[in-house]
Amino acid sequence: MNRIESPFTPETITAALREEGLRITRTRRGIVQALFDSGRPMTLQEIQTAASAHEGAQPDYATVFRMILLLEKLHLVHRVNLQRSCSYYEISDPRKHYDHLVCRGCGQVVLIDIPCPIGDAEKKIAQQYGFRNLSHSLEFFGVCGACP
Amino acid sequence: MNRIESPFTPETITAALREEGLRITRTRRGIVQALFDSGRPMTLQEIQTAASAHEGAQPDYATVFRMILLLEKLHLVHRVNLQRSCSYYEISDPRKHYDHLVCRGCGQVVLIDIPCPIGDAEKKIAQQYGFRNLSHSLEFFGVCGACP
DNA sequence: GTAATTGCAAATACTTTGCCACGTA
DNA sequence: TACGTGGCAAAGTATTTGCAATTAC
Repeated sequence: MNRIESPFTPETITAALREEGLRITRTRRGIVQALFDSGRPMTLQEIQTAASAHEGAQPDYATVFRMILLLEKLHLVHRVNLQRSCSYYEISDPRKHYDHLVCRGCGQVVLIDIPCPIGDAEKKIAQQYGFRNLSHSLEFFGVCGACP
Repeated sequence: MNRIESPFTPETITAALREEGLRITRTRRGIVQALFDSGRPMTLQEIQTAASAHEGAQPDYATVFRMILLLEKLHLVHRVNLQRSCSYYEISDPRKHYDHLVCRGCGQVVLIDIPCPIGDAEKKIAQQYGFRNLSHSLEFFGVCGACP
């Protein structure tokens, strides 16, 4: 291997957009920056609020919605299932793996950074059920040390 | 061990309701039967429609909603995350484990019956992050043999 | 200048609640 | 009979779309 691993930054996103012939706007930079800053799954509302911190005016909710849709399509953002009433989104480095641990008490979300326990189970399942291109969504729920 | 494993049937549900001092109605029987018949996660609408096949008149959507809420509270039904715009529910035998495989093409949902690959990862995570009472939600997504 | 992007507002979809009539125990 | 349950209708919340004004390139 030994290839150079370029870091995954806001610039990675803007570069990807440019490659698609899309435009880089003040609003889009704000949204992307908000996602990187937080480092945890966010609702569209949270993204909207946080984006304004960077680029002045708060973007419209519909704009955030469409931007996230776009980033999802490009696999630069993915949805996280937190079993809540609305969707959460998070930056998605295609080379990384994202599993979460959620506290049922305070709601805090921790990104788990141990090696994913699914790895080859995925291969077995693909074989056994005749599926291909497998991916998965894995979330743990529990009660954190600070909660009763 | 060697204890007798009673089967998990519609009667298991009605018995549980009775124990809670709740009433067994024609509508409730229809809903429970619909869940057992389908054997896969269903939307509230699907449950509503299917329930009418058993007990004549189609129950009200709100009634289905409240019944599912009730069964969820009693841990006899659980929600499944299929990454769609509405919730799916499925019968939940407390002694069984439910992981799913979803086709990104046709949407079919397969219940995976291999031993759950998470088992002790859960214990490690609990220890490492100081969480307790861990549970998890695991769904696989892929393309089935019949889809392009 | 041209076409992509944005904000605004309205439409849609799904979920949830209130209330009174009804049916089970 | 008494109280849990069901149907109806409306409210609540999140998501999605249409369109004209704006802005990046």
